[in-house]
Amino acid sequence: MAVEQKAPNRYHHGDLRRALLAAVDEIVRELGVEGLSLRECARRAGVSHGAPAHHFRDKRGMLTEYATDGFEKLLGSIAFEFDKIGLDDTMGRLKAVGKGYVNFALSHQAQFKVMFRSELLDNDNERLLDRGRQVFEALTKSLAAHWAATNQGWRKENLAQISLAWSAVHGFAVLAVEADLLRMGSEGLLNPDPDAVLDQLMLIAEPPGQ
Amino acid sequence: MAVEQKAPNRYHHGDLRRALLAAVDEIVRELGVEGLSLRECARRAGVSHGAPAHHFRDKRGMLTEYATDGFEKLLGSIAFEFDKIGLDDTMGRLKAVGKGYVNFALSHQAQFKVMFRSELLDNDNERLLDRGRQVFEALTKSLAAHWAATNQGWRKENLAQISLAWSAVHGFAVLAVEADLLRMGSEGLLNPDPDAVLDQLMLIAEPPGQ
DNA sequence: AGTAGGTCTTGGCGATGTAAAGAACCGCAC
DNA sequence: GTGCGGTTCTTTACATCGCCAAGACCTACT
Repeated sequence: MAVEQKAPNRYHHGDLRRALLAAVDEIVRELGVEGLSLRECARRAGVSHGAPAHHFRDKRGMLTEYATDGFEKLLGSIAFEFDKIGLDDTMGRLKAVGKGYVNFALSHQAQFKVMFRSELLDNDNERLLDRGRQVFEALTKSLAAHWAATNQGWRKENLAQISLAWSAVHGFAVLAVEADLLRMGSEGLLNPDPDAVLDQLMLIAEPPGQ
Repeated sequence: MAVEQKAPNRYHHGDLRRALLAAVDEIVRELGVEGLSLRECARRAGVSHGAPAHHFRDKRGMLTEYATDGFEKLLGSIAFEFDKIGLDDTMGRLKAVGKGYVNFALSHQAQFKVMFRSELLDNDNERLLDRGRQVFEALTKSLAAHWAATNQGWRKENLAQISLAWSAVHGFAVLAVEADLLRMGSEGLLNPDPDAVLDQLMLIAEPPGQ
């Protein structure tokens, strides 16, 4: 999605909304969220600095759209992994959630970071909330399906296991994306293969005492 | 640490550095990092807007100090948990790291968020790097001690396990601090007891097939 | 006492987000 | 087609911000 400039002679842009979101992505990749400004977005779209206000109320509104778009891509990434796995392979599907999540984070690092900067977003936005919920449900439903398939029933640890799985997948993605953060802790020690880490994580979904 | 105003008649503040860091904390709690400005810090310390530059080179420098201070408190929190556990209880010490980490995140949410916003910080700062390293080492050393004590030796999964533990603890803290984020996924479902989640996490440190 | 150096003030610069008012354009009713 | 309402975009203005440079003030040391 490239930033489409407005033709200089024309008054209307044509697809300013798209162009602005493309500009957001471009800038956030180049400079991070701190480097993002409404005016620069407008500039890249070849439009005056007041124009964006008609499509997104303000900066927060614009970032909220950008984040929501990210969640939809994230859902797509999980769906992509699902498609490779048979419905009966509940363990495989469980791992697919983690894979889709981590893959998205790694391939859209800048956007991923924005998605979880709740101070920057309108957290009451319906679409944003909905997409977030869907991601969470992909995880919980896959876990539940696996437990059902392995006849484990519902045990009291399950709630904590859901939290742990959610924490680990998100935490891994965050750490992978924050390269400087890894630098701090590890200096090369911690340069893990996502697959191996996910395999370890899967163990918590197994019945105890195996 | 309260923000100490400069006495209006005096020319020197006396302890401006401390006062500014206190102001940072105050503002970040109230408004988040986005709401932070050098000028507002100066105002709260009763000092002109140019004054902070002499103590921290610029905004990034100020935030770096604030973050470093946070890492030191985090180390303190882990040490506090360690003190309650005997040296021979390697499992207890392992859990203590997670507890100290999560406790700090929960009791200093605003500061915790800043600490991991690497785009805002001077990531080459020696003290910052050092304190970060120390936190990571608290985890890895405790894991290594536990493995040594349980005669497991070094297995090839250990690296992935370290990553997983680090991811899970950090991820859990992040999710706990980002309340709005939890709202998205859970709406009450995911309001976990840190202790229960840590217990689940501890299982990965055990030898396989138990 | 005098001076060097650190602390703080002041004023100014360019940039930002938001608001309000006006210009250009589109589509629809007539 | 013509006129008109609503939308998209421009323009101007304002308060605030980070940073810089010049100067005033104070402390400490010789």
